[in-house]
Amino acid sequence: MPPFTPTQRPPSAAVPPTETAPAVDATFLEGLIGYNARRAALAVISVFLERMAPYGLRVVDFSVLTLIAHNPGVTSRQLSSALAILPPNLVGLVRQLEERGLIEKRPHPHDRRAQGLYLTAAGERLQGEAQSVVASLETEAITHLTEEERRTLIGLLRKVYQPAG
Amino acid sequence: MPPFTPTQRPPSAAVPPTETAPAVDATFLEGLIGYNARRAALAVISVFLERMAPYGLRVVDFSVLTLIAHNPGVTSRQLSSALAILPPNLVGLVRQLEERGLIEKRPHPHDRRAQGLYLTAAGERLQGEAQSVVASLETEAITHLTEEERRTLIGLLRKVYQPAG
DNA sequence: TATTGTTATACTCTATAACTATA
DNA sequence: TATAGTTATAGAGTATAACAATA
Repeated sequence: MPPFTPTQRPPSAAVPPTETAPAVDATFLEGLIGYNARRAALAVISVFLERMAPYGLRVVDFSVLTLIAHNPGVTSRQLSSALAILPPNLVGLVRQLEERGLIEKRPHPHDRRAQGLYLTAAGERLQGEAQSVVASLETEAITHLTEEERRTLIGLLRKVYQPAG
Repeated sequence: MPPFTPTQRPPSAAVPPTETAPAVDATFLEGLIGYNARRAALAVISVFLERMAPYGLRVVDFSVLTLIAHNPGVTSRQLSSALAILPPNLVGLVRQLEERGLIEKRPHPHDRRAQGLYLTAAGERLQGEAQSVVASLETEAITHLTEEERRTLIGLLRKVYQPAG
């Protein structure tokens, strides 16, 4: 399961809207699912970054906080496989959230190698607010779809990456 | 318009299938369009990279070759805005394709600053083969969707990133 | 012997600043 | 003054190897 995160910069200009040059024919690419899926993901994530800026959260940060919120005591190794982030790359991310006082590590009950991750009170507050904003974004600003279209879209996307499921 | 390209490595293990740790509850993330769009794009691109390996093409390379094929004489600046690749990052990419003998630069008819990009004979051969493979991938292996579902999916994705279009 | 978490490190991708030559 | 193409460079993101502690 991949991280919900391509380019994670604060909302910036990124390729300025140079509409000067005449548009090119991109018909073939526009007929590909991967191309459209990526563009849609980038569009959604762009709005996501704007709205999460006040909370100082990138997409990975939100994903990690949300998984911890819904899975108290989850280990770094579990986050790694759940978000397709390699363990070494999770170290700094977790440390930063810890230094911000949003999460804390506690000894794992059965395995002294592992550490359970938990939200602090501040972390729960922040994650809760962020999740509300994201939930409303999903229907409001980002997606110009009816609720039925939204469900259809998610179902079809799942079918693409989970042929069996 | 973004490049059709997240992680562009040759097909590698990427986060080994460590199914050891029990799965975590990712329900909330799984209900988000951006999350699912990204996963679908990654799944499609993963197969894409496998099939394009024989041609030595990454997704960006294919995108550039295809745009040049369908827009002979297109400029680097046009590719930049069409694929959301910043001009400096396009220089090396174009140079490599040129060194491989797949494309060539010719002086622009009206603007002596610009250069028109064209496929060579070898480039046309390669791009043609690659495009065929990609086209068949779209219906066969990757997408376990009916043709109607495929069209619905693309339509809904467009609606997400092109609210007006 | 295998796994958790970690350090160190390298490679790719993406971004900005600044230059040149033309417009 | 603005644009096309380029160089140099910095910063994210992602990858591998190897280690200590524990299983």
